[in-house]
Amino acid sequence: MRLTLSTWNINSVRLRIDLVAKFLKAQRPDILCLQETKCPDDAFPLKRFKRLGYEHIALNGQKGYHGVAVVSKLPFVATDIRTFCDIIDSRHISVSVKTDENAPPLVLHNFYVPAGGDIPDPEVNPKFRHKLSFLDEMKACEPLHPSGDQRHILVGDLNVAPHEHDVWSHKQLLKVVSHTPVECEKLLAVLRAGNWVDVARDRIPLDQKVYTWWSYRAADWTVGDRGRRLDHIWVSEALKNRVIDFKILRDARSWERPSDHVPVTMTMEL
DNA sequence: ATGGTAGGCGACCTA
Repeated sequence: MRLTLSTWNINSVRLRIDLVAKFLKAQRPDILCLQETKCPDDAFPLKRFKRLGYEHIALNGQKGYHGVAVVSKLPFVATDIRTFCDIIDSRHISVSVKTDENAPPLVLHNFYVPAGGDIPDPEVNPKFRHKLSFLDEMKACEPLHPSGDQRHILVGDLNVAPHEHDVWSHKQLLKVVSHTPVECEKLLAVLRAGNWVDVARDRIPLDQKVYTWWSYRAADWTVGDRGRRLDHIWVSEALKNRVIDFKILRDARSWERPSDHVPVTMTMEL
């Protein structure tokens, strides 16, 4: 079977529900992972998703900030929520999806890693300290260490652009939170600890620029193309050779009242 | 070198 999966930091699912509908109608992914839904679970626009054919929905939302969700055409056989750094703040949800009778379910983790504030010094900035601790906990988290034959996927807004060409200017962003050496190294340590494959970088050479986010703080986001690759799709070794397509929907940054992040989509032949 | 925008919520917080 063919399975298409998207991840998108939507920056308020209620405000942008029409953009989500537009995306789902055009791309029809089987599963969409959202971050920054900014929506308590009892206010999530369930009916709209169900009408669009996404009847299976797993939520971890809270009032005002953060929030993750998975909406799916395929049913879940399990869902789970983990907390990190002893803070209950809606940054993770995982679901298991049955794809066929004979194989064990696919396990999918959806993350919203702390952005980390402005000052890249854990001593003076508690938000950056939180981000680094969060990444350390992800590295040590046993469920994020799939064994060789397990079919696991990790997606989300990881808020780190780890490689030189994951940002518009490596040199100018070395002291900017999202691309400092300490957090890049910690994110790559999470990747290595779980033996994950970074799908974007498995398919696009390291010397090519790749972005999924462009700041709102520019009159015109296209000027100078000052983007960063903050949104990621990782797969376990068992799925690496199943990936048949990978796309970043850059156009979505030009839609009316856009999110500052664009959808990232992977297709697999299972 | 600096400040720029956006969203939620109800006075500033987060990104």
